[in-house]
Amino acid sequence: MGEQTAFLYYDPLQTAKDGAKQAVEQALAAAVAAEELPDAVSPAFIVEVPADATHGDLASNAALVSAKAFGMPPRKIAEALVAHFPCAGNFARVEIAGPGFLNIFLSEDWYAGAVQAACEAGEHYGRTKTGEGERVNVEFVSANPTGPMHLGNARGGALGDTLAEALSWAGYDVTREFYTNDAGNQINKFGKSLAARYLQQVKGEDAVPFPEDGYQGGDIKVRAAEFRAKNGAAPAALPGAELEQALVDYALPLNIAAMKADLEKYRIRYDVWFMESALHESGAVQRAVEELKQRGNAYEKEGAVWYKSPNPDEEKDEVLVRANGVPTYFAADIAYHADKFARGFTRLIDVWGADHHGHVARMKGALSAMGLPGEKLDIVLMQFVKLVREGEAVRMSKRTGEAVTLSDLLDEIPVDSARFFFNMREPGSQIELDLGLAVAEDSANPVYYVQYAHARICSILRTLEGEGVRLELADAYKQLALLQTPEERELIRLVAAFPTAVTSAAEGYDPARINQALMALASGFHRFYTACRIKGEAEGLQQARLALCMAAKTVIANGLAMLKVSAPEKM
RNA sequence: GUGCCCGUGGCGCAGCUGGAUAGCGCGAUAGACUCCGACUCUAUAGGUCGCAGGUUCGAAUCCUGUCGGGCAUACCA
Repeated sequence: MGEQTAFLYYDPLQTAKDGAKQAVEQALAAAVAAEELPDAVSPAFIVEVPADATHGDLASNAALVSAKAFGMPPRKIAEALVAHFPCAGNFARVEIAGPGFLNIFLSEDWYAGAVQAACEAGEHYGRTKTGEGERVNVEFVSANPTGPMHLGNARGGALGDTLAEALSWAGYDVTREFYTNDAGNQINKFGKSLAARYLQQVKGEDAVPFPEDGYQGGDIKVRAAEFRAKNGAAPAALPGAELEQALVDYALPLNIAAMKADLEKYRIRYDVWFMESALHESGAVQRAVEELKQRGNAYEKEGAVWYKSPNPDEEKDEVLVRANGVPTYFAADIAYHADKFARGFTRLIDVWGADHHGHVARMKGALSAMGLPGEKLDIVLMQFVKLVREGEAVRMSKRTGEAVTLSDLLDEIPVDSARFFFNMREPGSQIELDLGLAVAEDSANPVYYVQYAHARICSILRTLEGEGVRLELADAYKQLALLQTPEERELIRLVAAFPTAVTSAAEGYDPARINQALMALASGFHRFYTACRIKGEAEGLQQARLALCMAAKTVIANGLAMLKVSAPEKM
């Protein structure tokens, strides 16, 4: 379709805002030229969508902010601006309101264009070229492979995956990455824990002490038992280190495979599974430490190598290599992020739990100390999840009595609900996940509310088609000016705002804005549906309204696709 | 102690770079299907935006202080 390319990447709201800004600037220049306004520098003004639709589609504070610079009352300035405002194309008219706001009303052409754009771009509506040319690496979850994934990983997964999706829609070249901590201290601990459980199973519970800082989880016992079933009691005779290694070699691939399977069920697929061990084996960690030493940002003390930040605000130094010669997580992480830059990414995004916030400035600083662009690393900090059932906090899994895991959660609530709920709030706010609500099949459950709107639209299209009424887009586009009721106008505005919501979610690292846009759109659709009939209306209006339905359906389907939540045609 | 995040009607939350009578959902109350899916919609009640100063034509939004909650402050990751 030739038309489609014209509307691909079209963002109606952003286009109108940019145009309005230019128009105000033109009006300003024209008014100065006509000597109606003084030739003074006016401060930056904004164009925004007013909260109240009676205040126009867009509003500008240009007259208000330049009152002082011009030495004139705001309303006087506004009058001059309105007189010179170029009302053409997307702009129907401008009014002065309140203390001196310019209220801009968009034209019927703009409204029609928004509906047409959604219908024409179809499954691509919402895509923009905002991030063109940038290669972004989004690293998220990166759970320790020493055990099952927990609730925080569940939120991080939904958040990171949707953020990656939003960035991709906004035109960024996105790579999803999982950093597997298959080396270092916690793997040693993993080996010791496995060995202790194995020996306990071979020699008896009391014969072998369990390490104080070992992993207590039942999954460790399970792996140890599997190993015993496979290899018998013979390995118990091995020297400690060898036994631990054998157990790690056995259990780690299984744990990683289990994580992949869980994530797959959660609809997450990574482009890259990066192994920490590769950094140690290739000598990258050591090279990073050497680099920091050479640049004077690392020194030796008491047998350990310490990082010293070039930034005087950071007073505390950090260990890079322990006195026992083993590098810390910090050292490996520096090497890891350096590796990402070396792979050609122009921006790095890490999704971390809020408990890591102390690490943020250090990490960025350390990259800069390596001569790398630390400011190109952005960390999205995510607050904790509180699980609630019938008003009571849930801490433990019913089945295992241990911390609730991702797979426990997915046993209890649908993936659709989990992915939607975890993206309902911005990453920085703590969320409460109500298990009862997440499975509820009514409007209290936002997932259902949005999905229902989609199913309802599909139903209308189906029903009318059954009666011989089909949406003929080419004809419908000619009738779009008939959409004049407040409900129709409001719904079109919501459709038009979708691409901006996507870019804003991407650039603000806040996928919740997609959910909010969807909930608003669903609500707008239901109001439209209550106020406006389609069946039985005159053909022109019927076609126009069907096109609007199609536009709304497109937005819901695309938004849910970004969240990887299903958009049912019937429910 | 220090650092970061948060504090908006009974509950859960929006409020994007400060803007025009502070919004939404749940819950409560009262309504709306002989009519395209009532898994919906409409109306009403409910808030001195933690508190106190300050900046501004204008502050939930910015600054300072203060109170309350969370998190962090390891040769853990």
